[in-house]
Amino acid sequence: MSKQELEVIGQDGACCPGLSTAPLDEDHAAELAKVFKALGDPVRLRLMSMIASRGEGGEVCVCELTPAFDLSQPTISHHLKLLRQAGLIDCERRGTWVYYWVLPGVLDRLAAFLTTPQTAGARA
Amino acid sequence: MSKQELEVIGQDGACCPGLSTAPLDEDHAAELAKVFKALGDPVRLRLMSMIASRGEGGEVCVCELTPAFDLSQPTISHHLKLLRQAGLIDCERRGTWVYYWVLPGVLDRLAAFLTTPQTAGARA
DNA sequence: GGCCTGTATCGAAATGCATCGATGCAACCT
DNA sequence: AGGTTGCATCGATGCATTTCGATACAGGCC
Repeated sequence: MSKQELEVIGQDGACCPGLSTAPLDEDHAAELAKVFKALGDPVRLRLMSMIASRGEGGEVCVCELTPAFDLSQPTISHHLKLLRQAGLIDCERRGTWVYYWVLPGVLDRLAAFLTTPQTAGARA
Repeated sequence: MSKQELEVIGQDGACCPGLSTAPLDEDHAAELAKVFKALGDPVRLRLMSMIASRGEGGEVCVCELTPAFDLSQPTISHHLKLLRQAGLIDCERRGTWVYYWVLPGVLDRLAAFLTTPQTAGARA
């Protein structure tokens, strides 16, 4: 139930050059697009938000996530799977329940990738 | 050919609470998902990167973008339209050619939205 | 005006995705 | 063991998206 994610947004500081640094090559674009695509659905974005709100090291039980939506249980499970395959979250079964958490650092790395080189400073 | 974008990722500093701050409500999630969905395609991500690499105030002519891909001209035009509808870029026709640029601040606002509250520092 | 070039729009075809009910599997309880 | 509950997987269905060729539109040029 673990270790199924990609590792797109490099662990090490300087994997990806940044969106605005230089034109992305096809491979990087394909990998990163998977991550953004995973976030490109309202349900998954809310799931991410619910999980991420618990902070670093925080977890959420699926039994808390599912009833928050007007969707069937299989559908929520499916969205969680996509988030996991995108390398954004991971999960563990503990007894009866399954807990999800945000993989540490992913969101900050994604943010760094989007940030403009000389952030927010000079304008044209 | 302008003014067709959403304005999701608030102009003003504190529109969106941040993904990890509190669970997103349905409306915010829906709006933000559109932006991420726009970035969730390899072609659009490369287009964004090619345009964003020009820096703030920089522009790119469509005539430079289209031949960089193995896709038909209508397809590239379509992807540019989606990026524009997501509020990420805008364009202007000048004479024969059409130029695209990244709307100022969007990428940094998106990054801020993703960034974890006490970035990378304290733990729970 | 008529022609050429650059870009957008218009269907149409193919593929992908969100969603569901049914089912399977894991763990607890009695 | 048998029953119950929580979650994942499967298969089907309807809708959205990607892509194309054909066409329309805008602007420059002769």
